[in-house]
Amino acid sequence: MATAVVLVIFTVQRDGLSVLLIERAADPCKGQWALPGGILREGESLGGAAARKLADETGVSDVFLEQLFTFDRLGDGRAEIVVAYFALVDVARTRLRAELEWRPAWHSVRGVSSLAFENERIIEYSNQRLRNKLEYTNVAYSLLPEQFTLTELQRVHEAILGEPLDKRNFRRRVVGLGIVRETGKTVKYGAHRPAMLFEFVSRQPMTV
Amino acid sequence: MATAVVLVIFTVQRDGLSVLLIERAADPCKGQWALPGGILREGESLGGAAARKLADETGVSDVFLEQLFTFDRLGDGRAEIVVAYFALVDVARTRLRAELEWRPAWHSVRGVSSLAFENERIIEYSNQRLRNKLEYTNVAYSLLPEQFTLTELQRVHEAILGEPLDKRNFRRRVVGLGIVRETGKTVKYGAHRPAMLFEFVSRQPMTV
DNA sequence: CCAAAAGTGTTCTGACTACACCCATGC
DNA sequence: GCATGGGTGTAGTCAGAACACTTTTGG
Repeated sequence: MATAVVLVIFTVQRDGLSVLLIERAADPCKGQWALPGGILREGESLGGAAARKLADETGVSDVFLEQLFTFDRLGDGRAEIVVAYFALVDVARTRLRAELEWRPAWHSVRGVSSLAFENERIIEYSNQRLRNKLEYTNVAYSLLPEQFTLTELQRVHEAILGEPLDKRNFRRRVVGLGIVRETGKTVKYGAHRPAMLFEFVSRQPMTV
Repeated sequence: MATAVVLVIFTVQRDGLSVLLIERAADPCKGQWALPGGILREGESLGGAAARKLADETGVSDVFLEQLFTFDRLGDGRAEIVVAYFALVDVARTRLRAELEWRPAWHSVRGVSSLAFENERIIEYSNQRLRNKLEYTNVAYSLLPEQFTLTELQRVHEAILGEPLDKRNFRRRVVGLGIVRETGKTVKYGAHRPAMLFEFVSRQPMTV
């Protein structure tokens, strides 16, 4: 019996929130989809194991990664204690592993079901925490480049919340709460008026 | 190396929030105050271990008890993973253990310092979560009897938040949010006008 | 008659919602 | 000239904060 970590890795694709799942190559639950995870190595910290596993699966580090909850006995038989983490990554910067017996793949969050080990509940809980933190923190920082337009940020929020937002109210909130600020620079995308670039006030996870 | 639980057990005494600490009888940190905790037994669940430890220390069960956070390597040398829980108990119903080498005692939350194993940080975090949950849930249910007056509930809130509250605003909030409701009965305490008795809408932990 | 606690309403402010039009650009 | 997306202001509603007096009762 050992301790394990399990990861809920979210990304935003074509305006939809997706989560990374792997197809289990081994029993139990062989062939079913499940959240990626792994056993804690000797001398490794929890956060370290989560970050290592995240880098293994997606190739990224330095993104939003936070402890979610600790479960017992939903492991794969090898783990007694499972510490769940959730992360947000920019899909454009990830490189999924392409092993034959391990196929990781993005799955839309709406529509996951019949996963191994009650993993739906973990995803649902994680999604709720994400939605909550979106309202008052900078969690989205790891989904966007250094600078971005407000519209880009709004698309990300809409994808995560699953509902359209009002442009003016959105701007007031994220600027008013001090989540983002204007950079003074503008950018032009194709046939449009130049748009103001914004940046996150901090690219570190906010401590509430 | 094993998994352990550690407990932040709060109570309210004379209008102050207190936490239960034990004086360590064994190295490391012998003689220092620390949060009570224990090693997970074979086949025991996390929540089960927390509830057992809580009953060991205070004699109570069926109170608010919730998982807080999971730490690594702040154990006492025997534990690698430490899952922290926090609880709220009615001091009037507790019976502390009175062992020579183990003296548990209530300590006012304002004024704890130099505890073993960074335990202050756990207490601080726990206190913050408690204050947050107080605003929109029924966490206080395990500090009060079945029925109580609004003033009694308000005293509890004030003790936990550490600041006085307005009577009228307080009533509007707890009634308006559906945390408590009138029972229709009244009670008289000494030389006072009879007071309406209230009860919690539910005495189970609210799931947000 | 005095001390102690219970009960009750109104006003102000700040946050959030809903909502519609004009502007700059590239084609 | 038109399609695309960027940018902006106002009115309404609701929750929370501040605030003072009257009532009942026991001693």
